[in-house]
Amino acid sequence: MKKSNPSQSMVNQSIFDIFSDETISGVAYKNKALKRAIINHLDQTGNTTITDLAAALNISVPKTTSLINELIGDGLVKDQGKVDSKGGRRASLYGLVAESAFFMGVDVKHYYVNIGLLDFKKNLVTSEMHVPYQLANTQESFDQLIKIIQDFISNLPAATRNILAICMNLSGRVNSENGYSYSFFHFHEEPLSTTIEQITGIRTYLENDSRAMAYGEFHRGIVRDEKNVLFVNLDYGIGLGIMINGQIYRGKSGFAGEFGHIPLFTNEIICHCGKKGCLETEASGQALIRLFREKIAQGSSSSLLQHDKLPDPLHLSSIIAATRNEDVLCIELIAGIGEKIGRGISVLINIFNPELVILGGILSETDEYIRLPIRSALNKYSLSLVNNDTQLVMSRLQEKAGVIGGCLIARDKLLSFP
Amino acid sequence: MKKSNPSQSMVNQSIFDIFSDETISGVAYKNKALKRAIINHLDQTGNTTITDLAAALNISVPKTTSLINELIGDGLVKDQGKVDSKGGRRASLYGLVAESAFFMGVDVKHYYVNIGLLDFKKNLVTSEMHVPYQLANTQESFDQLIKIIQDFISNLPAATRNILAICMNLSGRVNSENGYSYSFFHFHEEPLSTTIEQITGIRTYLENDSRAMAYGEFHRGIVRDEKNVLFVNLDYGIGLGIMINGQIYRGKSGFAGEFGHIPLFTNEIICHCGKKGCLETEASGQALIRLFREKIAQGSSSSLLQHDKLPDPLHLSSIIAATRNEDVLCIELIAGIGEKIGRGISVLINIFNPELVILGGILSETDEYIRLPIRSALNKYSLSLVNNDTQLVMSRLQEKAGVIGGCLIARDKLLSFP
DNA sequence: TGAGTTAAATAAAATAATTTAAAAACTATT
DNA sequence: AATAGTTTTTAAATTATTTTATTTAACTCA
Repeated sequence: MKKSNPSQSMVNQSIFDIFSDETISGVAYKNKALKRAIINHLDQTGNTTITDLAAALNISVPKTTSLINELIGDGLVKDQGKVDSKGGRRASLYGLVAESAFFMGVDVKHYYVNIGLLDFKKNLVTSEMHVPYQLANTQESFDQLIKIIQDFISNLPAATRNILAICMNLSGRVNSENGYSYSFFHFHEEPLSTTIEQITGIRTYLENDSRAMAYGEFHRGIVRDEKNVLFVNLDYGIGLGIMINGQIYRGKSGFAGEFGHIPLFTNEIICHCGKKGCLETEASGQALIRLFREKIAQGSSSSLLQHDKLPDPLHLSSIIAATRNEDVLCIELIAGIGEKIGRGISVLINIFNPELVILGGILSETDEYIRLPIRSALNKYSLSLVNNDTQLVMSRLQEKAGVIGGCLIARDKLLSFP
Repeated sequence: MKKSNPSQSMVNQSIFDIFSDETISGVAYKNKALKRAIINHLDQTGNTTITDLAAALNISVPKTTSLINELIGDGLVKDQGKVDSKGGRRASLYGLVAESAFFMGVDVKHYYVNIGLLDFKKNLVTSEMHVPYQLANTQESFDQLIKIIQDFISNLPAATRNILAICMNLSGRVNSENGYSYSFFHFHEEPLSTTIEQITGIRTYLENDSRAMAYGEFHRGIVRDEKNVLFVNLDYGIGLGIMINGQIYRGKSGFAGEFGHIPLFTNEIICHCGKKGCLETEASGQALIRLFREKIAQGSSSSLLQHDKLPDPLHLSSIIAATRNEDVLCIELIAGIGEKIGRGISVLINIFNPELVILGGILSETDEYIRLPIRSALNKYSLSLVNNDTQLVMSRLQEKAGVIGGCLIARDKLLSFP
């Protein structure tokens, strides 16, 4: 798992040193562990004084001072000014150096890519949203994606170009432990992450799109102190990102969260997974488009009709826009879908008793049009004692959840943060 | 959270000292933390040499030696003999002292109580199974339960009587963090655990029955290296114990795992939870009894009929016994129930992608009669890629899962083991 | 059986960390 | 504006821990 980038700066080298897991002798090992703990603590709590750091990590002030000085020498920490005093000498605040490392998130959607860059202090430095792209399981589509990534990097100002890691979010089945993607770009023996690493020269991780969005929302979005959170990604399919005890839950092979394919209905619609009765067959964006077409064929009217014809292809975003413009048919259909999603989520609530359920993904942009039917389905279908515990909220990062989550995963995986 | 038992031995006192979380100064704190780490390590891996311990915990051999000697002085660790040498001086093995502390598990079922005692080394010292008892949500029933506990303790030989903690398993909604039970014995303002503590003088924890069984099965049962495991408790109701990353998952208020009440059917049967369509209405022991009665009323025959009449009350155990004796009606009904449970479990598999699903509880005693229909329902309803990851096995501890799990929870909570 | 080998346990030396004390920097008060 | 009161920072002294070296114990094989 070791990988050093000799071409890169001294700062990077010290990051790799501190976070490598080579076995070294007692004292040196402990110092490295302490440095890691300090970086971790600074990451969690922001700028901190030496006294606080010493108390938090149970090490003495002189020891803390010497470690901090080493980290300053490494270029990873710097003096960030003085604390406001309440009587007594003002303490120096120490914090991470934002520009000492950068991390990249690539959020691959059906018809576009969102791509962004995060610094060491978790600020989103740049992001390019909606870069046109057509996702398909072909070599051409993969090459196109690589080109988008490379263009993004080469357009970056020199100061932000030492990128330590990339995380790419893909829909479908992704094993983020070994870097295999099963639904897309599974062309070689080696894991997809390795292929990308070899092309870009940058350490690469893969993650399922819904999990990455959940992670972003968890760390930089709507979540405050909650530790058990579910993120429901309402898009063409239905995804689920599970955060348990503050960490992503992936299951044995990274296939956890296949919420869209739980057998909740007794219909005859064949899902693209091959089974019948999946939640997705009746409650996804895909289903919404199907239902919409059916209604139109039956003679219903909608603002989306132009000279009695529907745009082709009919994008989900059009239906969402129409809903927000109070198109009656769309509103009705969204309500119907919401009630079914709610029934699905009530299963989750009974099983997880979560603190928070976040509605994200493109369908969540219909806001209350979808939240209210979901909420009332929850009251109908889940145990009230359990349900009362659970808040149902809309995503705060919206379309940026994936990029930010991806960047954070790249960062936290590389630095082996919990 | 501190509680000292002045009446008890010096050994106990040192356990409380080592595991108390009072804030003490640097060196003393670190020594205490190291002692805790040593006990933890000995607990996980069994008897260990000083050299191995030093390597595992990254402390020097002399330091380890002095800590071990302190622990021996505390009566918590002892020399357990020498290791088999492969050339060279034979190392001393050190391990926990089994009789230095005891922990009690009380598994409360509908018509009986199982009760057991575990020593510091996780051996089940004694257990009394099937102590007759009638669970009801009344003060009398509670008093009766307390009497069973007190009788059990007073019948214990003197050497095993210093019990540090009790864990009581109750069905229904239990918050094991604060000790409240909502389904049973919720008579006072204070948590039920406190009430029991005051009566018995022993630190008491509560746990949901299915979770306790899952914990027992996880640590002393069928589970080997798996870390994400689901335990399905098939009894009068359907319970679920969720082990994630080797730890019990309880949800926000301890209500996680309400698997029996997921809305999987569109029937009109009112569940005892007040909702319609719950899994329990068609796939639980309760449902089995109902279906059995219906079949008999419709004229079906069964070996359980005596002079054309059914025993009253008709216990689940009778139906299970009949199934094992190849009663055709019972076998058919179990198969039907199994298929529905399987549909429920396939929801869990899609969501959790677990390594292992364990079937436990009294219904699991029908073995292959229930396992096979469940297995084939899983193939039918869950995604094959995800499903292939998951092993479906029967409980190994069977009826002892609850007691052993309870004892272990008492122990691990008191010692704040992970 | 005893020399040679291996590894654990212990002792001594060296290093490292904590503790205590003192100095420096700042606030509030008289 | 001087000074008492706080709190951080640095320095010195003390205590702890690790390293290294030595001794002890057990095994192997001629």
